[in-house]
Parts: sequence; structure tokens; C-alpha cells
Amino acid sequence: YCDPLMASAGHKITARQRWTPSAVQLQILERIFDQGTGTPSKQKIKEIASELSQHGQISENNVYNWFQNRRARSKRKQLGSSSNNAESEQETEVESPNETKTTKPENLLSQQNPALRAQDLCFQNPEISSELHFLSVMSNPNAYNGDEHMSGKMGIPGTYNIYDQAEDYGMAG
Amino acid sequence: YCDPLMASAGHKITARQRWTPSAVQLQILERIFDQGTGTPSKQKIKEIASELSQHGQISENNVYNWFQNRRARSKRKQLGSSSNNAESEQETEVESPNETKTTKPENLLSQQNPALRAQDLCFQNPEISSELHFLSVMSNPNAYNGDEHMSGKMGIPGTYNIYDQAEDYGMAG
DNA sequence: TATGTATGAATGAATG
DNA sequence: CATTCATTCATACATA
Repeated sequence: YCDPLMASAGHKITARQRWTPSAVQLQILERIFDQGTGTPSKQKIKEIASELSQHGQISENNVYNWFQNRRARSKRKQLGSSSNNAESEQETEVESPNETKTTKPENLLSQQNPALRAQDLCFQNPEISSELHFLSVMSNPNAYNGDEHMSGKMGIPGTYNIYDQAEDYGMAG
Repeated sequence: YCDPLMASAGHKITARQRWTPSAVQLQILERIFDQGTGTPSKQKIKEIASELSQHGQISENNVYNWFQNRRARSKRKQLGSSSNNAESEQETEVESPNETKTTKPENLLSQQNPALRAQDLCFQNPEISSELHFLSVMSNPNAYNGDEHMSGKMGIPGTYNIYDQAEDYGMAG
């Protein structure tokens, strides 16, 4: 999505926001994906992108994202398909009927930013909504803990200590 | 890989919300990142985390990850395209419809909104409106943008590159 | 026009 | 530090 600020600064809003793979591109992508190569190397990505570029506009990034999404989606499907799932990604309402009040099709959200959500606003123009997305992070007047500055409710697994024993990964002193 | 949240409960925990940096936090982080310090030392991380904790819940972990991600993404500046490269903004609507029927011709779309108008949105919650006051003065994004290497929410579609100089993922072979 | 679905894109977090 | 994963957001598109 394009940044709203840019809109003010310049009037270049770009035309297309999202790449849409053509059938041909999809075919090639699926074919490669089917080979089990998983996330191809950057070089491979370039090749693929170049290959697909012949069938429509595409960038290496698109290819990369495609593979990433493909794989993630594949896994997700498997998990929910194998056995009875506890929850779905966006289907299968498991919410309590009593709770379903302000709940929107999206899902839960509001860890520290209860106020000012782009979703809380209604736009006369759908395009504008995209422009206001930055609001999600642009405001956070309160709702901060302050007491604990680490390992709080975030749920630290404890299985990893990023820089616990390594104190010399960046600075000498 | 372990899932700390799932471990706690077995059905519904509604936890694990990704830390979402506030605008203030982002500014501070970017500022520090701009200094070229790169990945700050552990002590520095603590300081930053403490600083940012004043503007929202945050852990040293978040800070650390942020810098790591920032650094990694920062490389996207350069693109490996040397010989051929797909157009960046050209629609290239040469897609023959007869070639792909199921293809979604996004070429049709070409509507761009003039700019962000507060009048175009209505607020369901009065609180939000108060928060949007800053919008009035945010007409000038350059105020806090400064650098163009900014990323985050303000990513320009088609101009970024996830991986850049890295030679190999490690997948090949 | 409004809602729902599918999916590309962004990002924080995890791993090597 | 580089790469990949998992989750969420936002958009394109189909449908009512």
C-alpha cells in the first residue's frame, strides 16, 4: 500500500498496489513449487522472476512472497485438514455468541492500541481507508504498562535468550 | 520451534499479539538507527527499551528484533537487477485477454484518490476523533520523514527488495 | 453498494 | 548477521 504521506507530498499514488499473478505465471510458480525446492535461492528467484516477467509484470519480490505465502498456506491447510482443528484462520466462528458484539470479521486486535483503529472508522471511499492505515501505529496516547519493561505479558517462551550470554555482538566495550 | 502461548492454554488464549511499535517508538528507533550504531549493545538495548517503554509496552527483545530486522531490510536499497528488469510502474497492459481468461486483469483499475480528507471519514467513537487531531498538522509528512530510506508502514510498492546482496539462502544443494 | 473470500504484502519473531 | 517462519494487514475479486 502506498503511504498516505506521500500523497500529500506528491501526487504520485501509483496505480496498482498488488501484483496479480497471471494464469501462466501461476502455472510456472506452481510447477516450481511442486518440485519441492521450497524457497528458491535468490538466484533462482531472479530466474523465475525473469521467466515470469515474460508473461506479465512481476518482480523478484513477488516471486519471493508468492513462495512464502504458498508454503505458509500449505502448512496451514494441512494442520486444519488433518484432524479436527481448534480454530481456523478466518472461518469457522468459535467465538461465544455472547461475545460477538463488536467483533468484526477480522479478529482480535488491541494489545496496546485500543483506541484509534483504522477498522474503527468508516470511510465513504474505500481507497481512503488504505491511506489511513498508518493510523494504527500513529497514535498511542496511553495504554502502556510502564511498570514492567521486559518479559511481560508478551509471553516470552524462555527458550531463547537473544543476547543473554552474548554481550559482544555489536560493541566492543 | 515452540509455541509458548499454545502451551499455556489448549483452546483459546488470545495472546501473542505482535508488538506494534508506536509512532513515537518508531521515531526513537529510527533516530537511533540513523546514527549508524547498528545493533546496539545489550546495555544500549536496555536503555532504548526503557526509553520506549515510556511510550508503550515494549521489551528489550522487541528492540533487538527491530534493529535486526531494520538492518536486514535496510539492504533492500540496492537491487540486483543489472540486465533486464520489469518496469516498475508501467501498467504494461499488453496482457492478451484471450490468453488468460481466468486471469484478473487489474489493468482496469486506475482510480487514485486525490488525497486524504478527514471529511471522508466518520468516527464511530468520539475518542478516535480526538486522536485524529494531529492529522490536521500532519499535512506535511516531511516533518518527521526526513530520510527516504524509511520503511515500516510507508513502503512503496514495487520499490522494495527483501533480499539483496545475500548470495545464497542455503537451500540450494 | 455492502459483504465475503482469497491472497499478496508487511512485519515481528524465530532459527541457524 | 542472514534467512526463513508465522501472523496480521490490506487489497483484489466474486457474490448477493
